[in-house]
Amino acid sequence: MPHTYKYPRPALTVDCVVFGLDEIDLKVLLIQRQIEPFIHRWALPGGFVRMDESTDDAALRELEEETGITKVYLEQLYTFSDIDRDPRGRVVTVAYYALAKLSDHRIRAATDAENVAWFDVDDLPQLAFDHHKILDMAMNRLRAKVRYAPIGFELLPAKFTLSQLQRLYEIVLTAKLDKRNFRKKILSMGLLIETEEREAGVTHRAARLYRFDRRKYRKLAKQGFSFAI
Amino acid sequence: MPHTYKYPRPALTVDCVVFGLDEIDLKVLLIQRQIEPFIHRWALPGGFVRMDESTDDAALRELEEETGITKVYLEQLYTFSDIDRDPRGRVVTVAYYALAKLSDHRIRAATDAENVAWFDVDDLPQLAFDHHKILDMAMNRLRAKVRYAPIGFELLPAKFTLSQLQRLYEIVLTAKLDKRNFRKKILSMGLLIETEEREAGVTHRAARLYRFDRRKYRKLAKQGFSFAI
DNA sequence: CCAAAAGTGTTCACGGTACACCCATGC
DNA sequence: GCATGGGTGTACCGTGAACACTTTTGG
Repeated sequence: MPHTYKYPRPALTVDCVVFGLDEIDLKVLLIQRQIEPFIHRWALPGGFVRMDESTDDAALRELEEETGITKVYLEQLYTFSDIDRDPRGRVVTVAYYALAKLSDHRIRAATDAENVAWFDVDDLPQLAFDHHKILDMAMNRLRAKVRYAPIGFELLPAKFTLSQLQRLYEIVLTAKLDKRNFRKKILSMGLLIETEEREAGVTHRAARLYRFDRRKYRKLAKQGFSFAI
Repeated sequence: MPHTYKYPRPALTVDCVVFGLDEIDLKVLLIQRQIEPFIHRWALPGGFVRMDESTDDAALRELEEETGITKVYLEQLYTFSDIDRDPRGRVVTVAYYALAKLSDHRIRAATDAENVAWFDVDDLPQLAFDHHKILDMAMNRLRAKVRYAPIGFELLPAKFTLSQLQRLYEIVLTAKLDKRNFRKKILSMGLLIETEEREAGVTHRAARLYRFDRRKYRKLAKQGFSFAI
């Protein structure tokens, strides 16, 4: 079923940088390609945009198809359009980044990806296409945005300890934070709901669990409040 | 000269939100369409991306062709891909925003635009396509970014007075700023070079002219300094 | 000499930062 | 009882905010 146009058109794809957090470092989800070009190379999940879907929808669809991941925080990152970024010809890609709760997601390989895995962002394999450049920009965006928007919570389970939250910031910002000051600051925003629960299965004093108060954040944000770490 | 592909492809365009500043308000450059769809409606300058150019290049080319503007600060804004955003069919657009020095630019109408004009951002005509949405996002981006990056200078002549600079921030942020505090803050960054010149042609005491020290800013930025108003 | 904008210092409140010890729990 | 992280308070400093008058120049 060929499609013919008066003027040539670039192909349009989406690519997703999916971040996840474990106890010690920041991870990215990659798939191993089983088709040319770059066969067997690791790459960002992504694929062609269909005519009946927005690029947002395409990103969500590809994520689910290739990795099984659904319900993540997803945000458009940047559009990459260098004319030689794909050896197959002219392909423009709209890149997204996503924040996933690692615990939630049993990832799976699927369709045209022969393998899916989480990689430490500081220990990445060679990547296909210009995916290193995309990943780089995603890292910078995450690092910048985590400081002025409450997106870090998207990487944690719904209930978390203050130490987990602090560790998150330390990992993403690659900086050590003072425990007392961190707690003072984050609690003083009034955006954390103290639950009656404690963490389980630890060999020392169990920490209190908190939840992020989205509703309250939205209300405050409307009034000009701005989140900052 | 038809072009045939195995799968259908969206058309790809660029659109530019060009900001300019006069003494009293923030302006946007619009063109009046002389072709369908939305014939005679005002719209953002833009057009189709060619196969041998990146979207950045396309944006610069369209700006020059349609408005005569060259050498502006240009930055990618966002990619808009709603499936019904263009009545002609599936068209995805990569939007840019640009900051122009009003004084520099004798704008001109050209090729497929019958008219080009600057509009006060608070007094816009109806726009074609989803251009209101694009403009809205551009305004928000400008307002946010002007506070943490020295992009305001792109809207001023190379030499400017501190009052001009302050007026710029007051206009973009729609907020009144304290003169003494503003001067203290901006001068304390050490990024302004004091020239020996004064503004000319005023009916009162002439203000000193300053230049922005790009070189020094880049150096400081590398060392982690961050600009903030 | 008058109008118009340029230019200039000080005080105060608050938030950021630095810093060290006791507490609860599981083994 | 000991190891492990949980949890807490205070002092200091620097930055942001509020605020008003004198100076210069052209007409």
